[in-house]
Amino acid sequence: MAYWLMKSEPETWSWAQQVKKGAKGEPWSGVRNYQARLNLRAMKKGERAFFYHSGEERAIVGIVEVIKEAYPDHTAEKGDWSMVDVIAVEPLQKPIDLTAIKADEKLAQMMLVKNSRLSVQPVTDAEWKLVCKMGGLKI
DNA sequence: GCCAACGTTGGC
DNA sequence: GCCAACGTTGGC
Repeated sequence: MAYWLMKSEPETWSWAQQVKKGAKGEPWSGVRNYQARLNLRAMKKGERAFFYHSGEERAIVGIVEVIKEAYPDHTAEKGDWSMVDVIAVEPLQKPIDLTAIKADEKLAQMMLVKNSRLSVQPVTDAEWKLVCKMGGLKI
């Protein structure tokens, strides 16, 4: 069971909008980067990802779950791109911002810090657990 | 608003 | 196939 992190500018697609979609979920479209595409295609139904707000906020705000595995991104005008569908699972009781992540030596190794431009990235089990704990969630 | 990091493009 | 130039992203 792998864990992931997906980034979005709140102005483009926010956690609040994701929550509003409820059980229907929403396609995670618009990824135009090969490494991110590789990660999208590796995602399995039922796997979970942190929802990260980039830009002004810079914080992990919630958890989403994959309900549909990679399929063609119809918003792509050309090229072979993929997207998955995700649903909001729950918010972090306390959002974990980038400053807090960088301040923790165990989290400072996260892809989020190492390669901040990658929009879909893997998260290790240890990182997942720690962020959940810091965010006030069980497991 | 600036700048660093990264990815892509295009000339050679 | 290499590398410079350019564009984009995202943190500060």
